[in-house]
Amino acid sequence: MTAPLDASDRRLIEALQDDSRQSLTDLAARIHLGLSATRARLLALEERGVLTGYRTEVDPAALGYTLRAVVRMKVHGALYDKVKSVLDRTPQIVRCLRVTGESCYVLEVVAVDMNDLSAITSELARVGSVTTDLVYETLVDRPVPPRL
Amino acid sequence: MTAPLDASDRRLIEALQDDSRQSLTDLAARIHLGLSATRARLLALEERGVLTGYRTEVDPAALGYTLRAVVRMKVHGALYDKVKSVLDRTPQIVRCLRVTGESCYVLEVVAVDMNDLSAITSELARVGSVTTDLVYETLVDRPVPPRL
DNA sequence: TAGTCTGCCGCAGAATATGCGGCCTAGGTG
DNA sequence: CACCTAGGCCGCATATTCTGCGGCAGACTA
Repeated sequence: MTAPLDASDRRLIEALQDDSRQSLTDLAARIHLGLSATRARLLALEERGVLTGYRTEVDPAALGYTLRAVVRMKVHGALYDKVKSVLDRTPQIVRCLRVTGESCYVLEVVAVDMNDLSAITSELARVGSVTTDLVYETLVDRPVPPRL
Repeated sequence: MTAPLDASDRRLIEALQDDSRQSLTDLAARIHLGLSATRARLLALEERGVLTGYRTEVDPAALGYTLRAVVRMKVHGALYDKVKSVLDRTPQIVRCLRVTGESCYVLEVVAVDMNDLSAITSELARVGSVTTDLVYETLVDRPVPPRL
């Protein structure tokens, strides 16, 4: 937060969210700046921690994951280490948020079939009480919008 | 799904999930294949729809979003178009899943402050009954693991 | 054995990125 | 007002990377 983002920064971020693998040259064209200026801004945004990494979107179905589920989990505070341990050794847990309200944790899980899902939720049920909802479809999956 | 993924494909996917902006040359070194073979596999994975895009991770705090929330929403079926309309015009909704169970939709929202959050949830409340949980922290945010 | 297919390597030319010097402008100072 | 400085941009020369081939080796078939 050392300096506010200007319009060029925002355009750059949007361009990268759209396709993070495009060349610096293309990015430069897209934000109407020269190559050097574009690179300087990119490096600065990384340096300042605004850009934290570049990832690939994968189609889970192509990897054999036919199921996705949202799991809510209620845990007695003392078991936090156990929660952490399950999270660490279960790569099918792709997301876990600690939240206010009834359920202490909201997780998102991918699974190859019902057996797989059952195994994961059973493991989770050992550290808390669990509610599982299957995902029919993903309506929205957007990057954080760079407005301010 | 025309062909199963072999070990090199999986390594390539992992490498790209780790840093999608690295050069083909680096990727090739990492998966122990030549440049051309690496490129051919990358193009094939894109072609087959396994790799669906390349995105940038952004720190929401750096963009001024101090709050994140999980919102569950229960809707009467007939309002589906209205739901879609809200999703389309609210960029702060970064994720929306349609699920089984009590709540028809689970959404994830970013907001700059409580007023902002309030405005978004109010909008959502016009199409269904809404439960909002604030996010304390994100414990896990992983790519889908390329095992099968 | 010969034919064909698949997947890999390596190469040469084209495209991109890197590192630096220099220019311009805004803001501060005597 | 003239001068100075700092920040941000451009453009260039060199280094690195990508692209589009051709060719080779192993597996499978007839």
